[in-house]
Amino acid sequence: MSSTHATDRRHERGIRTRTALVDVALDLFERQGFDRTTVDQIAATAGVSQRTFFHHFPTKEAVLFSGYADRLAEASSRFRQVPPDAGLAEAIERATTPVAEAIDEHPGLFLRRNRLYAAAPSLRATMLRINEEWIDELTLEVARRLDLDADDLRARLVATMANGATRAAIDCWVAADGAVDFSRLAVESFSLLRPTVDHIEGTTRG
Amino acid sequence: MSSTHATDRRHERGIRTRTALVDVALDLFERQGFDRTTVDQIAATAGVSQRTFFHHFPTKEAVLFSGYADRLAEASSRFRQVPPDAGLAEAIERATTPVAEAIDEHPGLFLRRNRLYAAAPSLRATMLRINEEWIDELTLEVARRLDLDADDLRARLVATMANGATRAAIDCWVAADGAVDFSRLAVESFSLLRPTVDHIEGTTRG
DNA sequence: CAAGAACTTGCAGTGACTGCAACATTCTTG
DNA sequence: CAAGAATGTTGCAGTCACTGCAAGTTCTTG
Repeated sequence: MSSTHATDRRHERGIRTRTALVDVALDLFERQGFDRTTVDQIAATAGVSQRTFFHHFPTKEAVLFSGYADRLAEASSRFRQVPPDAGLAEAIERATTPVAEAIDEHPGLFLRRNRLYAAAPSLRATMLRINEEWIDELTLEVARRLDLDADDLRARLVATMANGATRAAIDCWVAADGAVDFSRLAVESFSLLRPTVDHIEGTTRG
Repeated sequence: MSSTHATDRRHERGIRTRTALVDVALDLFERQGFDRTTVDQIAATAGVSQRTFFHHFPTKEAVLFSGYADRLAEASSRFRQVPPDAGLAEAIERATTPVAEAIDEHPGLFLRRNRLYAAAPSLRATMLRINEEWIDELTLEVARRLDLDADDLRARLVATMANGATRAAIDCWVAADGAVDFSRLAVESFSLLRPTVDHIEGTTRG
């Protein structure tokens, strides 16, 4: 075979380093706080050099967002796959299932990360920025689905609200220390959104 | 008199330095980009030392957000002042008038700043973080008004959507290079929000 | 075994940001 | 008016995030 074997030890080593950095960083951030933890310390604890850290992650924050953008990208992809005869509200709700699934699979990890996002301003800012990039993406998808211009206020509003509903649910879930069922919160959040989503859909097809 | 005269030259000097830094920074960021402009350069161009820059602004980004948080704080304050017999949707719309007024008064400045927010990821992240702090504030106000717990999903959802509607309008306004009437966009945005806001209000009083 | 791919590393440098101590100007008080 | 407090400004030394570059190590492939 030409490219990467499933058992390429070089590649495997990279993966191991990467996950070690993620684990160590999460642990150190929790114990000392994000600001009081240096990249040097993370790298040293993981047994690699500081330069290697920056080979795997562009910034100190990024180590806490591994897989984050991928999950959002999958949400956009699912939105596109919902059949056109389904309602807009349903398409939105189905699109965000990857997020709910990720939380249900690793609630502990999710809770730990989100506590850190809430604690460190720069982490919260990064989290919001990544979400906004996704809003931009989803705006295009919504516009396509409703046959609107890409800069139509309604398309952007729907995308903004879809993201806002998810984040509101997450915030409440984190505030409750993960003690409540996230899926239930998400369902409630989207059902509250529904009147406006349906209304917007009505202004485009009616 | 004891404290500051209206004509305190020391204070006045500080103000002048501060506004000079804001003006110079905006200009340099536009011409060279945010990343390719150093704090040293901003300070030197404004005729002060780098240390003085950091005396006035905690970060390089902050120089582009002078007055931003104040306007949001005023929005929270206005929300609180709307009489209780007014509907929730109306209270939200009235609360955000300071933002609309700020845009109407200095549309050029607002446009320039927002173009920069869109161009530099770290600026966009900071902008979003400041907005989120306001969402937290407004969540408390909404909860108080609807007689809900501070961590009730509905309160947070309303606050998130109020902010989202405003930002969606701003984004569209910036995308149109400020050529459209912002107030009209804002009104449309809030009117689209109304079904959900009314619905949420109904679940608490009905 | 030779060639090359992929992870790792050291080093030198830039730039944001901070704590500290000091200086200059201006306002206040005796 | 003079002593002193207040406030804006500054220089300096230092930490830390982050980058470009060139070289080293380990593993895979022809």
